[in-house]
Amino acid sequence: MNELSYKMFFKAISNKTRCAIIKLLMKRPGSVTEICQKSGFEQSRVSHNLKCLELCGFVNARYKGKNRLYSLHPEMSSILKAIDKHLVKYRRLSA
Amino acid sequence: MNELSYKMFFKAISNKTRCAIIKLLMKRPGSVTEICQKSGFEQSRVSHNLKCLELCGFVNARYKGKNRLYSLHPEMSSILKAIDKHLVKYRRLSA
DNA sequence: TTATCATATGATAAGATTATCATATATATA
DNA sequence: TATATATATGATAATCTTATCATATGATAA
Repeated sequence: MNELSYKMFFKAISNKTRCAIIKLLMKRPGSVTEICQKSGFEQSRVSHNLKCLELCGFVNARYKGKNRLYSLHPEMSSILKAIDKHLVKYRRLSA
Repeated sequence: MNELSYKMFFKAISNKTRCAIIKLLMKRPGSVTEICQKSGFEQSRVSHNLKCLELCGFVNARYKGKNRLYSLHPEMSSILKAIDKHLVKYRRLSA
């Protein structure tokens, strides 16, 4: 196991902005503009954070007209759901 | 899904010290002293970080003689392995 | 090809996280 | 109970991350 990229992976989603983006993309793919509107975050913040998610293998992107459409990698959903299940079971924190 | 604890979960393993501790505990349970020896990290660093991992539901602990024995929660291994598989497949970063 | 909309990027100040040190608390045994 | 060993905790300086601003680049349509 490559410890460093392991760490990168978790850094990628250990942040409010990127958590919110991932949550949105779990519903459906979206452009930067759409993500900005739905999240309320400003554009450069979203772009910077999408780049991080892309580099870490969470999402990929393709052009669709003027927009760049970002999608979650297919198995990410199931990984995130497994983690969620675990959290519900073992979490000790109220927040 | 609780976004906040989701974030906490990932913060927990997005750090070199805690990654290393988890890696050790994936092999077998261990006391603070053992983790210190194997990792080379000093004691208070290990204790502080184990506490974080405990709060976030990665590990639990029980007393065994003078020592406190830390173990990884059982399904963590399988979650971590699924993530590892994903990383190998999609990672774009060399580090 | 230029005007417009969409997205990306570099620099940086503000904020968050970390390791360390000093010390406190817990457990076991003599 | 006193001592030794093991672990936990609080404070803080150093380090790392983040959001933001200003601006650059990319894509499309007129």
